[in-house]
Amino acid sequence: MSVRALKPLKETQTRILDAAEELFMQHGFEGASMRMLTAMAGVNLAAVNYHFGSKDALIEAVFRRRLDPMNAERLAALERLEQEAQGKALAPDAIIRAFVGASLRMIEDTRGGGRTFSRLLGRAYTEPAKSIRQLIGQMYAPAMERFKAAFVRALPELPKDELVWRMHFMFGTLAYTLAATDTVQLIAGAKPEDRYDVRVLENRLAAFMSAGLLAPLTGALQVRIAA
Amino acid sequence: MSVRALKPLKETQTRILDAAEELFMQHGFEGASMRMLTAMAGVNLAAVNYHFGSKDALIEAVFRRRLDPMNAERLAALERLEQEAQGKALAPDAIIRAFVGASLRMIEDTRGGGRTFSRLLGRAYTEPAKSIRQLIGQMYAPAMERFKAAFVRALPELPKDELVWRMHFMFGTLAYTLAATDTVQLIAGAKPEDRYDVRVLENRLAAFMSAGLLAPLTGALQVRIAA
DNA sequence: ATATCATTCAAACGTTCGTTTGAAAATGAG
DNA sequence: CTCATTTTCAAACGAACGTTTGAATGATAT
Repeated sequence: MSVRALKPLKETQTRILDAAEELFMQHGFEGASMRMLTAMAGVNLAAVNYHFGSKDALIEAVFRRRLDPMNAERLAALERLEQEAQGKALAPDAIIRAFVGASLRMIEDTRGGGRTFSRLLGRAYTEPAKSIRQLIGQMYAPAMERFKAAFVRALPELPKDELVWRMHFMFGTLAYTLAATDTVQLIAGAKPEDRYDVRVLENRLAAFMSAGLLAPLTGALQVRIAA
Repeated sequence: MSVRALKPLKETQTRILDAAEELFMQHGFEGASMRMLTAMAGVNLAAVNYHFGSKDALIEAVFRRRLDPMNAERLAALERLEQEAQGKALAPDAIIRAFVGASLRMIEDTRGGGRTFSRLLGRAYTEPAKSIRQLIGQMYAPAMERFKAAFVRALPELPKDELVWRMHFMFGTLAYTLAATDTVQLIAGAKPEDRYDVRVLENRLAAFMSAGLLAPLTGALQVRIAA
């Protein structure tokens, strides 16, 4: 037992996943080579193909390791809310927090690599490679449907297609916030110290998203065909 | 003259830029090779290095061709608004529309490749390669500062750091909307026919962003250090 | 100790990458 | 027409890519 604790036995796969996470985030999936990756992990070049089969399979494993638990946590939070509400409608703000909370808690994990992964995840939504977008889409699909249903119940007066768009916008806001590493400085003026206080960030995000989700339906939104 | 019109003289560079735009969008900057690119453009493999110098220089040229005019259009729209207002404060909604309008008008240009470029642009914000993010940042910086100043004047009661964050969120919403090709279907239910009606899209976007920008400042947002 | 299985390793595989080269073709000016 | 300049072209460059191979090493159980 103690012998095992000293010598990393099946840790090789973990070391590879950690290095992959880091390098995929820094250089992208194509930009990070197997040689960089295995060097950082301190394993042989052939180890990735031995343990995962291929580079593509490794990419999938990197996402699956974090994304599956994250979406499970999301769904659990939503179900907890619904049980507490005893059949009554949920507040949109609470649903939003259930969704973004899981992402933000991952940002907080700077030691375990969660922060690295969340940045990688934010980028993956706009990945050029269709296979990766499909992969992400599949992993998100179940949670997405449940949250959509929750929003429909919370906002019965909001047209369905409008809701879909607003969810899309909310998702974009979150994805971009996750991906942003130094991009906030595009606008300049953000104090770096509060970027990692996730409690404040969750409040900011929830305030913005809630307001956007509940935005008044102006007449202009109905005008599909006009002069 | 007519001889020139028939035979593409300096059109070679344009053909390369068009092909690059398309392939960078489809496969990413690393994923699109010079051989793919020159084949699509119908030019010799060496043409890119002859006309642009290198692949990196080509990437810069692809962005500069569209982004510089787009940001100029943005600034012109903002200045027109300010002159019309005669010193009075602008409506936040109007500022937002001045900003997103330029992007959305580009989406409409399906023939000239503007739509392709806007998708590419949406992705570039989250590019792993630091050089590309820097490039985009530089090109946006002047417009960003002007719009920030306009928002400050329109919303003097909103704390500056809160404004920066909300601009960040708005930018994310827009970027993600531009990048989204098939991602809307992640949520499923969006009618494909109104995805390209930019007038409706601008209304949707402006409604969401305005509401988010003007979201009430709850007390929770001030709590930086709490139990 | 020996046989069995899982893992690691150095080396090489063939392919594709961005770039360079020097000659051929096209263009414009005197 | 002639000459100088610009542009195109086929071919090759060295480097880096993901993957495969077969032998060496490690651990486990009989």
